[in-house]
Amino acid sequence: MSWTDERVELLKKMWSEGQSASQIAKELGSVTRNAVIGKVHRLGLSNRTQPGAKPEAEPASKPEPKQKAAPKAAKADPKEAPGPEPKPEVASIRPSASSAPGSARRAIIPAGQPLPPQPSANEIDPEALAKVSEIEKKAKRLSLMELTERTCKWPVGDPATEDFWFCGLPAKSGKPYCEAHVGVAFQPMSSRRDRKR
DNA sequence: CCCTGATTCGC
DNA sequence: GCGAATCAGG
Repeated sequence: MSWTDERVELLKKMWSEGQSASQIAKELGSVTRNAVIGKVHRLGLSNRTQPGAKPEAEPASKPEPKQKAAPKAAKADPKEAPGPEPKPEVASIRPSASSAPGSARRAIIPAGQPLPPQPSANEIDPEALAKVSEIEKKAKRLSLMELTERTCKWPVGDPATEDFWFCGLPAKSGKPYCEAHVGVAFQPMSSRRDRKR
């Protein structure tokens, strides 16, 4: 398949959304992340390394036999919140139907019934919990289809809701979850029992 | 090892 | 123009 207008549009959209080249490639299908990156560059997207002029010119007298490595380009990171956390407000890992960037959040409370039976959060290591709520902010928010063998499959939100997604962060070794989620998913019996703190 | 984007260069 | 191979880095 080739770069049809539609495909290019999707590419632009996803790229501007901060999606990774590999994710875009998977979404498009029939292309590798390399293809995506190549296209991105050809389209002039990516880094803004030369707003107007580029005072970097090489006449033509010293080709410099070593033109392999890239000098490392500065990249803009749309996801980076430098602001200090006023209050982590660690609450629950379950009803994580929390902040949905720029979208009106529909507080869809499950009709009547509280929460489905789940591994009691009140017995989980507080630190692990904090880590989870922390990490969910950085989650990739993958859809079911985007999960791979090594992406965290920890579900967040209510499947019946629109804001439901999977963590998607890199999962560790054979496990189905990322570091943080493994922490709350696989609590050693020993630590559950008589923990003091 | 997993991943990311960047660059090169034959096609 | 395209993208695999390769590079550089996290």
